[in-house]
Amino acid sequence: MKSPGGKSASSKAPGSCPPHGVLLAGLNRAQLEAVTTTEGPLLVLAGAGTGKTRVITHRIAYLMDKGVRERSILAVTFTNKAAREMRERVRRLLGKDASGVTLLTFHSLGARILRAEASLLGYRERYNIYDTSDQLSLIKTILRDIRGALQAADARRVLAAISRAKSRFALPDDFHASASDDWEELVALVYTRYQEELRAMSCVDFDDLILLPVLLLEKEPEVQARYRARFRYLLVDEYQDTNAAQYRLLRCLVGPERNLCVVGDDDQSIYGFRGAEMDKILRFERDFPGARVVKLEENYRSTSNILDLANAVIAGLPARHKKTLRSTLGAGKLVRSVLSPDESGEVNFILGEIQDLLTNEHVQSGQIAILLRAAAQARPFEEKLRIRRISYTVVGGQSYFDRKEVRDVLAYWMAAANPQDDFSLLRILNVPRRGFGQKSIEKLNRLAHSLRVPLQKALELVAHGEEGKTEGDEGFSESCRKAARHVGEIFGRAAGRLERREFSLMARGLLEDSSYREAVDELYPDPLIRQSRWAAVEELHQSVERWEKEGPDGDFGDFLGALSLDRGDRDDKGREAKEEFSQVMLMTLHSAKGLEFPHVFLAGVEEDMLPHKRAVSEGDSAIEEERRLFYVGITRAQKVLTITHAAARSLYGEQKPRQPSRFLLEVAKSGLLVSEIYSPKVEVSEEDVQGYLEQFRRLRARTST
DNA sequence: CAAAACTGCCTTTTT
DNA sequence: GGCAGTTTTG
Repeated sequence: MKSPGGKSASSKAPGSCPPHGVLLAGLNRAQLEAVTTTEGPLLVLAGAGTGKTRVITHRIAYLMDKGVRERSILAVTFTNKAAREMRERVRRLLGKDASGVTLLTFHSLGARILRAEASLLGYRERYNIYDTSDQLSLIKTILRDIRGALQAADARRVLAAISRAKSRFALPDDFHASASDDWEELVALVYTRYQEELRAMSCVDFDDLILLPVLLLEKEPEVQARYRARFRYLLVDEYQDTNAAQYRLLRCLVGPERNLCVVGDDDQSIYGFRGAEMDKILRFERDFPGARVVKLEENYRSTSNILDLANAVIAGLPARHKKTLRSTLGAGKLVRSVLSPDESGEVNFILGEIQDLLTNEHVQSGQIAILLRAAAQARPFEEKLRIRRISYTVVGGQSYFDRKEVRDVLAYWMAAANPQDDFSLLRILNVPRRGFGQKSIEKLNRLAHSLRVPLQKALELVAHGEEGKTEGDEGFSESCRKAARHVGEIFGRAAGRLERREFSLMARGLLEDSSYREAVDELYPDPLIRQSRWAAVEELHQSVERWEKEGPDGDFGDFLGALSLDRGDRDDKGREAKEEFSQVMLMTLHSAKGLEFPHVFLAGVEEDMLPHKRAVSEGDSAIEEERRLFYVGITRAQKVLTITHAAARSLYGEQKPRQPSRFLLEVAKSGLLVSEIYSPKVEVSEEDVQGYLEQFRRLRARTST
């Protein structure tokens, strides 16, 4: 396909570097092809460490250099981190900001479309975004309502089912129609109610951010045409992670020119649990006939010993685009696998190694990462890192946004930003205690329902004794009216401040007026704990202030939306940048995707952990995903990779024997890694030693056949 | 109405 | 071994 601009790369083979010399210099042949094939559908299969980000950023720069207008370019990533990094790299490449390029995550894109077109969907443009724990409590409430009782586990399962339905694009009615048993009936019922409540409160969840824009674009051809006319060049990063709804959004946006470039690696598809369908990447050529395919296989990241192991781990996967990573670096050190007697042995071993790297090898702490299957595994490492005074950062894990105080404060803010958000208001209605009882809250709810007004409105009516007569319910107590007046005043003042765009004043004022701070202080008598609790809230305040200083054109809802869509945003930006180089990184395999470190420790590589127990119970395709996860972990390492596992580990408070991961045993035969045993210099009982040796013998026996 | 005891459930992974 | 949700008690 020839590019319309005409002047572009006479696609001569490698080494040729005509007009766009600076931009194209240093790209290998495959990368060059990926960058300069600007017209028509293009699939770039980018193995780990093959310069994927480089291709995307150069491609954006190349398009601009060719004269494509910035606003015609849309680049979509999965994480904000990736989006930020790309923007920065494009900036460095061009020597100027490409601020006209739309470069964001799928969810932010959806949020933006939704905001712009909300009225067409019957939503208000002011909507709150519910995160997983908001969703969960809403579902619990609904379950409680329809069943009387509930189990916590049920709510999670229901939420998972609803979310899966949404990402598969099954609407409540579809879901209901196809429900084939009691469980699905229940889910359908909850799903319907859930969606109704969200809409009534002008709230959306993460899935809606994709789903609703698609509904809109498919229903309104002229809106679709508008977007298609605007975005003429589309780029999608991590294409293997696209779910059905996101795919459909893409299809809405791709115009007749089909200038769609997707970049991904089926071997790194690790988000199936979230509805990602990696067959999309396998099927691309069928979806977009005539698509060009470029494979990037030259790896600039890892030594060949590491890559050989990585290749061996995924070689046996049934459905994949075949790729073999070739290292451009030397052989390097052999990968080690180290068995420790127990969990604390494993931690001690890794920290001992790290200490050695830091003091004897003069490695920077930021060059080292400990990768884990689950966020919970980080804890023992954290404790001992602290004891040894090694600075570290834990990436991922949503603990911050799960703190009670953070949730409370956000609920206050969400209720202020969107007066229809009854659910957020309900959360803090009696926090701190101000005289509402269970009963009066229920009455308020009933009143709001029967009058079909938001809870905030009902509260106002009760405050002034204007609620009128309702059947059955006797009136509201004086203490309840008083409390209602109080809450009414608080939010009334907040609304005024929002009106005047006094955002941070509103944010702080709301907590002052409500005496929330005093309540928190009272709850934590220990000053140290109190301080750390409040520090989390302070962080929130600071992000409001930071946002306000940037002179935003949006309203407070935009701030809250950005916060839900980008949880890393709350971090002090300076701190983040500085510390990344001076801290040992502790993170899950999922959050490590896309990153690289000279020294990597892959910990807890045991059956039931990697592959995870749940994946094992779910069957083959889940286990394949775990295998890819292992692959992702291995390919993070640049120079030295150490895989560790323990012979026993305490789980649920009990010491349990552990087996090495099947993936580890599989490659142990290959000679691609050396197996070692760590003998901690601590007292162990004879029994422990026996058990330990037994484990070792078994490992040996199984690996040597 | 709130604190204290008590139960049962866990534990993937993230926008 | 820890949390969250529930029941019991003061």
